[in-house]
Amino acid sequence: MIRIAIVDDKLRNRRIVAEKLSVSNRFQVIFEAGDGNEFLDKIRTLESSHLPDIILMDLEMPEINGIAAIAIASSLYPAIKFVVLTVFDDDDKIFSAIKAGASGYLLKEESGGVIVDMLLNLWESGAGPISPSIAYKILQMLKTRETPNAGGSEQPDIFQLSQREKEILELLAEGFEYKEIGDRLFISPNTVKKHCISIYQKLHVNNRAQALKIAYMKGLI
Amino acid sequence: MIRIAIVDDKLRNRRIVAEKLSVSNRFQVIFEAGDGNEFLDKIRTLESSHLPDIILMDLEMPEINGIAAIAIASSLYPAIKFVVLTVFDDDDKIFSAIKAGASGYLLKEESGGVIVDMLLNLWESGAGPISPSIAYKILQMLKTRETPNAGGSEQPDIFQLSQREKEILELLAEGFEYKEIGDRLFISPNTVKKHCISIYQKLHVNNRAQALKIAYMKGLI
DNA sequence: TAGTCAATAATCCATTTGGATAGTTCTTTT
DNA sequence: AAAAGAACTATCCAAATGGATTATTGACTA
Repeated sequence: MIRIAIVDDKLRNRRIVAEKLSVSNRFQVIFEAGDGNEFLDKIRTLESSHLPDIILMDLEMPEINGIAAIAIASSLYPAIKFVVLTVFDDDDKIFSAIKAGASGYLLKEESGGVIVDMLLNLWESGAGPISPSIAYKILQMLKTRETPNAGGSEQPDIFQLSQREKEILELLAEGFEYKEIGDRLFISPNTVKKHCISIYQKLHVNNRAQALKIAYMKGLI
Repeated sequence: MIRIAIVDDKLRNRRIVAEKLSVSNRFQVIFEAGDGNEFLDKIRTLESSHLPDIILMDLEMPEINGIAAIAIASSLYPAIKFVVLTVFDDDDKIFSAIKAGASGYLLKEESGGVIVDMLLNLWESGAGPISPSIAYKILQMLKTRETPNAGGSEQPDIFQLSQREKEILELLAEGFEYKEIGDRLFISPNTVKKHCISIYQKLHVNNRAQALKIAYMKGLI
């Protein structure tokens, strides 16, 4: 089963979306939310093993709009796929949503069959679903942009961090605390703490934020 | 009738494409070519009233490849729509083709029905046809490009952080603690803490590391 | 003029963190 | 076999953090 969450301020819209999904029995709507705040609150209370796989997100909502919600949640939950499902197709929103971390952008006018097919495809092959007219707009945007700059070469490992330490540094960057990291790695939080202190020593810093700064700046994560 | 030209170095491929188009009776293949040179020669001999409406262009061809042919012909005949029809989906080719002036990019694996639908749609609404997997790659490309805020236009502040909060977020990212930040800004560490908590609420996180993660990922700092 | 909001400040309290120190176990290297 | 290094665990303690709450000021707005 593919776990879905639906975020839309209109109950009626959520019903319609759920109805369209019911064309297939592969989907299970595990929760719904009426705006970005409610969504972020609800997802924060979920254990990581109960997180949804795909979020269907409307953009026009009170309080926090869908783009901000995607920006926040896609950082916190990188494994979740965010798919915009809206009636709007203005360039700004498309671009903002993609930059915010959306994997796909579907128009509500799409039929249930198309939506189901595209979501299944997203789940199985990782290809983000995009409505044709949206694809065309994206193409137009790309056409007007300049060619990309070739990336520079990185040389990690100058800090002599052990494998375990790198692992823990990544989890620190995720925002986990000692206990949570210990749970994930099946070790004591005391051990996690020991590793952290070793990391700080090797990076020549004395707190987490400084270590994360170096980690981000030097591309360790 | 929509006038079509097919450019592909394999006769067999041209036959297959023509076959797929015959699903609809709206299309008329007015000429074919086996490489870019031949195509450019043939189209040059046509009177402007007999020009094709849409060119279906393979990319891998001898002499002059499809991208070069599109680049030249799209300049000479701006009214003609150029659609890439190929088996390749590498990022470089997609990007080059779009820059060269292609209106669409279809994979040969698409069914005749899909191709016909998309070409009709191109003709009627101007929306360029793009295979879903290509659309996804384009989206990925767009995602990794820099935001087009060359000089004046700042992107909207989706997190609604106040000026002071942004200032403090930057200092947090430097690795400073409440007291140090307070000293720098000439305010009480209590106030700094209050700002931090407000920041966490707006970002929907509950500790510093998570806030920094979003800040780094979303380019707030 | 009343209301809202940003910024300031403080207090209480529980939790988390950083630092130091002291071990054990296991593997790899010498 | 001894040495070195990693990963692991633990305890003590002081400092820093986060959360909730309350309150004052000044600026902008309805």
